[in-house]
Amino acid sequence: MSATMRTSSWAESADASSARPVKPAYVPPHLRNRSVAPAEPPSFVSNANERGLGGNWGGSSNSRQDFGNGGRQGYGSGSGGGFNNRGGAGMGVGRERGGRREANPFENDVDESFTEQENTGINFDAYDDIPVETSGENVPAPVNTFAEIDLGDALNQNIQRCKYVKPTPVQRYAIPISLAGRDLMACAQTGSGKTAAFCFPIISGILREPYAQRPRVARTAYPLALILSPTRELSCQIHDEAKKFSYQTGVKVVVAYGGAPITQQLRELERGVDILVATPGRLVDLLERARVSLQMIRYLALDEADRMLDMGFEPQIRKIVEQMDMPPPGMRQTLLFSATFPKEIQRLASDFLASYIFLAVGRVGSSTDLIAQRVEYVLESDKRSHLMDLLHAQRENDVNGKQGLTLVFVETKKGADALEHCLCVNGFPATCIHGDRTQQEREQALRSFKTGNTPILVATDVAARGLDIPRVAHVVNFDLPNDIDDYVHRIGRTGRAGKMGLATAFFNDSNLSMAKPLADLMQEANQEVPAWLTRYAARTPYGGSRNKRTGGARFGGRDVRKESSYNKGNDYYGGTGGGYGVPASYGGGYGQGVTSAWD
DNA sequence: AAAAAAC
Repeated sequence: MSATMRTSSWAESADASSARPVKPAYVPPHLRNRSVAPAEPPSFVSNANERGLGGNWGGSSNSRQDFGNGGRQGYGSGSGGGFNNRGGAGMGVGRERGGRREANPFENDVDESFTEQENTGINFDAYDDIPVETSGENVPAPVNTFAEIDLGDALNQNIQRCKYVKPTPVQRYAIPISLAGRDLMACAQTGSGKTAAFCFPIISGILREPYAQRPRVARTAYPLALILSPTRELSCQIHDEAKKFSYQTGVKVVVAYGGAPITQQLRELERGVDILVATPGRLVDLLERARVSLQMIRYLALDEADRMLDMGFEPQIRKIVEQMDMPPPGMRQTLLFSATFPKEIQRLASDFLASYIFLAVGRVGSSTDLIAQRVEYVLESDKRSHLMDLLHAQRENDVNGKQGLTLVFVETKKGADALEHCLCVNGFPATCIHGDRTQQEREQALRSFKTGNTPILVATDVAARGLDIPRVAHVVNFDLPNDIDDYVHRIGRTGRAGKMGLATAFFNDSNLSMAKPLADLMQEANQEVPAWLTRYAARTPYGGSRNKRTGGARFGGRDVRKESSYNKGNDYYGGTGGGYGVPASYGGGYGQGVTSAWD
């Protein structure tokens, strides 16, 4: 049962075959150019380009109809455990149109059985204690099981293949909201099951309305859903997950991001795309080349929106959403995910969303004891040897030769290279990831880390957010970030999905501005705060460099639309208050607007 | 100040 909590863990399908771009599987000559047999999954959602050659669907109206029914069988039968429904997605021949085999996205899933033992003793009910807050008009009720959601057989089977048994909090709320067609502004983090929370309704929605007529414009792809994310690796990860959710549904997922040759991505797009996952820069490029049109978009999801704004993507995002051919709010469904809610994000929400529901979900493990946080005073010159001591001690602790993964964060790209080199020279199997490495190197490094080939990964903040790497046992903040939000994101790479994690930070006099926020955060997470850190914290003026961009906002889990009626005494944005934990008012009988404690 | 992201 522990496995059930590992909501996003299979994202680790990390070995050679998950390298992007995915090569089409080999098709034997006698099967090439074969017309689509009725038993094949009809590409009812296929791109216009391809449909062009599809006039010969022959009995296609039949087969589509059949599929439509098949696809819907599960919808009506929701009450009785959708998991048991067999066959509904009966096109399980594992092929895409044209006889191209649909790669089994599950085949590389790591056998996690050995982790069962590690997990014993963890309080999985932690999931039930996570604070959740919703506001808005007519908020649909949350669900407690997948079975009570009308997702359809095909999707239910994939949920089963993913070994999900119970929806996570963000899924319990976000899925019914999205299925009801509502716009959503959600505060939740990867690792909370967020990706599934927006993918399930999108896939389900596409399956329910299979007859979208898309224009025929040569070489232009018309996706029905667009998912934007800040980093290339995150886009890849979302793509991998979405592939699993949409396996054998006929829904096509394509990923587009920079740093990789565009030609393969163009080819994938020409084969048809329903869900496009992209980083903003590459998408703008594709739009300007008119290789993608957004005019058929029915679903728009923005992941890690605050991160995208931090990275200066606002102009691109606004261009994509407001200045191209995307349908306006109300004509599409928009899901906005962000860890924090500074004013910029709130503006984005009011511009992109229509009559939205606000959802804030506490993070698994942030204020629980899933992540043990330690701070050590380490002089700059001692950091390397100290790190190697830690790694050495850790190696002693490893059981079954299973090396726990260690993620080491540094401040600069140069520093990452240097530290990686130093570790390797000293016999520690390390690799590194940062923005000066080629995309190929980045993906290779990530793979090698995930598979345990090099169980030490030195990283800049490119890896700080969103990446879901299972089995990260230890996060080391070799260089502390200057922003407590970044710290929270970094340590969030461990202690994921109900597992214990360890986070160690090296602190010295160059981190003075972090003393207070760090001490506060640790205290609120019931961590032991070293006396010396408390002294530093007392000495350092509060705030420091914190959160210029947010105007001093800590996690602003507040629906700003309520601002006028709700404005007294709670300075989530004032910064004089209680720092980073659960707002003092939380649990104190205080109701609306108060949400969870993380970020 | 550094990091990320299109060519």
